[in-house]
Amino acid sequence: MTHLDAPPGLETAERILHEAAALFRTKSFNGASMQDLATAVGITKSSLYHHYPSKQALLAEIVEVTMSRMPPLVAEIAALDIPAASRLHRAIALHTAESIRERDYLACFSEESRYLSPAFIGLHREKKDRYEALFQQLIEDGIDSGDFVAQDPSLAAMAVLGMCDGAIRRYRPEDGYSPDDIATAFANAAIRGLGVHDLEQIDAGEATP
Amino acid sequence: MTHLDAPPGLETAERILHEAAALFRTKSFNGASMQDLATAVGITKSSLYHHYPSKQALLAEIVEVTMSRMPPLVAEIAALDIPAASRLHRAIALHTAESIRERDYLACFSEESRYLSPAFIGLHREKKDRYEALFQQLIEDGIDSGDFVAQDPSLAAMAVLGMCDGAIRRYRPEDGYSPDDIATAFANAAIRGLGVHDLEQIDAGEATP
DNA sequence: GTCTATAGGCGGATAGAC
DNA sequence: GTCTATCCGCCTATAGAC
Repeated sequence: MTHLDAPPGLETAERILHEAAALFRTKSFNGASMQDLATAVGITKSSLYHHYPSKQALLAEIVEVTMSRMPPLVAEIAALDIPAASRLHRAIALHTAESIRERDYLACFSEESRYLSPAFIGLHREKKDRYEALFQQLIEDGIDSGDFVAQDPSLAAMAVLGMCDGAIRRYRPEDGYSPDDIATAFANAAIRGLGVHDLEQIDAGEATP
Repeated sequence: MTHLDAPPGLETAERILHEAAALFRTKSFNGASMQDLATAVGITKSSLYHHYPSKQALLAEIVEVTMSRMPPLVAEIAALDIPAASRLHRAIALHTAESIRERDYLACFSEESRYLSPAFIGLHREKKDRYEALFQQLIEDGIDSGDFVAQDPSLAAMAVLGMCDGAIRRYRPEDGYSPDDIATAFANAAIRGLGVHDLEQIDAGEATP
């Protein structure tokens, strides 16, 4: 990219990554071809390989970027000195809002990462499990503290995380809900679902960090 | 009279359909090849075409079978003369349990149906929307009757149905939960999430029909 | 850093023998 | 109803010119 051009946006490598994430979400990893990607970016198929060595590498990079971004955000919330129910509310709202706003990347993280090559998939599974364990731990904390009713934390986490994944697939901008609208509704539903009667006692902070 | 469960030694066409559903769930429609399917069934790729004219036709048939099966079951529950909260509890438990037990077919219905050819996808979307509207209607009924707290029924349905979809992807038999375990936990969580404090007042019937 | 050209393989699907 | 053999197109990826 030449210095004389006014910054028309992102560098080519990043534009490629963005378009790849979008295509992988909409057509799935196996349904999106390198030709599709080249067309979306506006270069030839061959030129893609100057920036990334393979289609697999693109997916790995998208997943890696997301994996580096989300856990610290949720871990920070989990470490707050407020009740478990409030921490979980914030964590779910953040995760949901981000899932919608950055749905191209989060879709690759949550749905397309299963197509990572065998060399990478084991490590990714571990990281993803650790990320999701943050939510389960908050649920366990809330049960222990009496914020939530006694229940199986593993099934509760499964319900909550599945609900959040659904936001990516079901979100349609034209429906008129903002990411924060959905994030708040989902966090409220989850906290109530865990057994909190009165949402007034929840310190929800800001849905958007 | 289609059998969703694998019958011991039945007709080739049905074994093909069953294996196709399994492959489409595990490798996704675009990731599973006709060669994969032929190998799984134990015949050659060519022989598949004696039973089904195309890969698309296989997906369409799987989706159609499921679409013919589920809505009547949920509609029957929706028509019961019990409170909306009880009807929704039963509907969610049924849908979740069935999603897990027949996850190959339900995964094709909920996740892979997006790869239906343009000729079929419009009609399918309509049917799927009608099916999901059954759940949203139950939520609206419950809000109107005062069973549930006031809230956006569209977002609530989105949360509930996303949670149920998640059961398919997240279920692992080796974790030791039965489909009914998960179905009951999810139905309880959903009903509480909608604002019912006391699950004792729910007439949950049997999770398995 | 982008292009043209092409390799090499696998995809879905078909023809026709038995 | 299953087989062998084959078509053809698209796939990922590479070579090498500019």
